[in-house]
Amino acid sequence: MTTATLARNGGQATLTVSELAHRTGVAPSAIRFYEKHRLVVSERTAGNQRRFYEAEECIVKIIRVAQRVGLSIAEIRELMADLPERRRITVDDWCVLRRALESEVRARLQALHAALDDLTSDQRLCEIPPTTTHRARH
Amino acid sequence: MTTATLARNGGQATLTVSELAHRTGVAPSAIRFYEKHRLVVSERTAGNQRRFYEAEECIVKIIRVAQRVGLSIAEIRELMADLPERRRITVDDWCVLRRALESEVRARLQALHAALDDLTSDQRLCEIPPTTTHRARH
DNA sequence: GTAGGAGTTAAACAAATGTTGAAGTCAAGG
DNA sequence: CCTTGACTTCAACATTTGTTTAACTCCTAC
Repeated sequence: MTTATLARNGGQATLTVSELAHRTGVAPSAIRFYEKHRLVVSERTAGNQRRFYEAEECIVKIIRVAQRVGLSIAEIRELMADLPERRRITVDDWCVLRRALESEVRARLQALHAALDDLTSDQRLCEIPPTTTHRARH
Repeated sequence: MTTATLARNGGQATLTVSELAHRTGVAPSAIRFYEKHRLVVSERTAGNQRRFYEAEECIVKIIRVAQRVGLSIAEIRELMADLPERRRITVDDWCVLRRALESEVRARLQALHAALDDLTSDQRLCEIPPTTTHRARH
């Protein structure tokens, strides 16, 4: 019934902000920014330092992909709203996110192609008016 | 040898900023912004008012599509740098732009899919570690 | 115990893409 | 002539997505 999680450190939050930054190629300031906006989650040490779960590496990478798709921070937060607790995330959860992103890409791509079609099919815009000739007059 | 242009007003610039705004669904302030950044071009009346060529309607629509593709103002300016004078624009020119945009979309889409593939194939990230089980334990 | 390196917060700054507002100009109608 | 509506410019403001900086804390090593 249970689904295995992806923990590698006994499920403890062990990554520092700079470790996570290095793994993801994202600046620490950006990671703190994402945390402030509740895209990223961390525990705190006794000395008030952040410690991230391993899963956060994938979270951050997904954030960057989602941004390239065109999602805002708020939309990415929505996208991830249904994730379970960090220690309980499984491969299935990543796959769900991936499918959601792919579906978003497809939708945007379709809208984009429709817009491009409009551009070149709109009579008043880009078609040759009836009386003029295109590539005429050898 | 020559290619017919798309002029409808004797090739004169006749559109006011609010007419162009209405035709394109873009705010006048945005159109002035685009002009300041040399994406959009206009003539001036004796009284210093802008007058746009018909072609500008398509230009503005292309700008909006290009933004959705993810191009910045500077990149869009580059994209349009090779256009001829406004009065000499032909259907061919729109088609060239369209193909350039489509090609850009394809490139970005491919990079995006590669990134998504990375996400779910990266061993350290999203694969189940060898010792744990996925959806096991009936 | 003290010096260094890494972390912390809050606030200021930055770049991109516009929007809004104030103050002025112009042309048309009454 | 005078009002009205659409235009002009310029500057200030707004939003998003971060980065930079200053002042402070914490842990480790000497």
